Parts: sequence; structure tokens; C-alpha cells
Amino acid sequence: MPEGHTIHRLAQDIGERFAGRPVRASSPQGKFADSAALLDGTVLEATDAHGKHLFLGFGPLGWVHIHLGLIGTVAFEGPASDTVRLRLAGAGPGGPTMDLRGPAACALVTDGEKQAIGARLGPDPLRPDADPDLAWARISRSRVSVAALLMDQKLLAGVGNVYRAEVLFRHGVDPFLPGRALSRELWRAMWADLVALMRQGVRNNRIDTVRPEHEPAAMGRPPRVDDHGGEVYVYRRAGLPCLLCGTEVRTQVLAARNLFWCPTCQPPQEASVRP
DNA sequence: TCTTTATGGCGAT
DNA sequence: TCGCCCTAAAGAT
Repeated sequence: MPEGHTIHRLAQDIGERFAGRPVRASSPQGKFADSAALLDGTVLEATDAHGKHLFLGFGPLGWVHIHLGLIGTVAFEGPASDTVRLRLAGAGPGGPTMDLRGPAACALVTDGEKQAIGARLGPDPLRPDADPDLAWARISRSRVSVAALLMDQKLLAGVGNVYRAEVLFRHGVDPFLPGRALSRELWRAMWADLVALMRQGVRNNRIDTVRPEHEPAAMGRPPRVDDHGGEVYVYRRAGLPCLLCGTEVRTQVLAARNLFWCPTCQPPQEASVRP
């Protein structure tokens, strides 16, 4: 379930539930057992998020660096199972719990190591200090398609497969357009859009990208029936009619990920690089 | 009861 | 570009 908005929301939610008090830490699944034993009974002092990376601060002991990967999840209720990599529990019976399952990364790191991870990441639309010109500097001289660039975490941190497809659609951009064919104005607009969309994603804890005037009620069509929850234009809608023009939404595997776009609303450009 | 898929990313080739 | 890691749920058989 994880794009950047999920991770920032988790940083908030975990902070609200556990920060400032001692927590019980354990690793039923075992792979984080040694570190969990070290953290057990200590105070969670801070949480932080950068792109898809989540950090839980335990003062002098350092930070737990978590990356959910494709299939990692965090649950705040339910009994621990033997697949739980890290379980946190607040004081007392009925206290808060957190179960982390299937993360790509869960490791205790130093403050310096945390800084280094952040330094490897591009600007994150959800961080107030983010500078979109840092991303522009690379986009504007790249021959790589904008669809591939948007997924490069060294370039731009936090955007995943859903926000990629949706922001390209919302700006009518051909996914195969090379970065250097993008105008600066268009990039600034896409960045501003990502900031707004992802902030809303944090608030609602889901991805919604469809403008109010295109929502099902306004368009006289049934709401999207999909397990992923949000209302979107093209993501995972391959073969279905585009919500705006009716053209069949297309899909193609690009760098091992499924890309979705509308060939009419995002018309091919001469400069585009078709794989 | 299997196989496939998923909002990621790494390292080997 | 490929295989691989982690887990759960949906889809196919």
C-alpha cells in the first residue's frame, strides 16, 4: 500500500500513539529480534518520513529505518502473528499496538546513517524543505522518459506507480516524453499538483486524483469498484474507457512496472521515445 | 489448492 | 533486463 503519502501518514500515526512514553518492542518473526530487545522499554522520541522511508527515533539508540517495499504493511490492531517483523506496544492492557509485516527494510541505524539515506533521495513533495528545482536540474537534461524519471527516488522521493500515472494524466503528458522535452512551467505545475495530491493523500490515507467535476456523481456514472480505495483516472483501468474521452486506457510494462495512460488525453509527441 | 499480482528496490548479469 | 526478497489476497483450477 505504500507510496510517500502512506509513509508520512504512518510517521504521524505512530508518533501520536507511542511518542514520549516507553514502548515494548518485539520481533515475533525473528529477523529484528536483537534490535527489538535493545529497544524494548525505551522511549520513542520522534518519527520522520522522507519519500518512502520511515524512521522511528529512539534517542541515543538511533533510528529504526523502515522501508515497506511492495508488500510491507503496518497494522494498528489485531493480534501479533509469527510474520510480524516488529511489534510495538504501549503501556497497559488495551494500550496501542503496531505490527510491521513484510518490510523490505527494518534496521537500527545511527543518526549519521539516517542523514545519508536522506541525502540519497530527491526532493519529497511532502517535506516543507523540498526544492523542486533540484529535480528539474536532472529532468531538464535527461533523455529518459518522464514516466521513468518520476519513479526514480534519487530524483524525486515518494512518488510511486499510482501518483506517476495520475499526475501524467492530469497534465496531459505523454509518458514517453523525454525529460528534457518538458518545459519548466509544466514541471512546476506537476510538482505543485503532486504537493496538493499527496497532502490530500496523507489526510485521507488513500489516493484520490479525480477532480470534483469528474467524480462519479457529477458524471452520472457508478463509483469505481476497486479494492485500492481511491478514485483515479487511469491507474489499473487498462481496457476501460477513459473517464474524460472514452478512449480505452492503455497499459504497458515499463521498467518492470505497469504504466497506464490514455492515448487521446496524453497524445504522443514527436520527441517521445517509444520503447 | 494452486498461481498470480501488488502503491519497491536491490544486486547480478 | 532479470531474479529475488518480503506477505496477503484475489483469481484460476
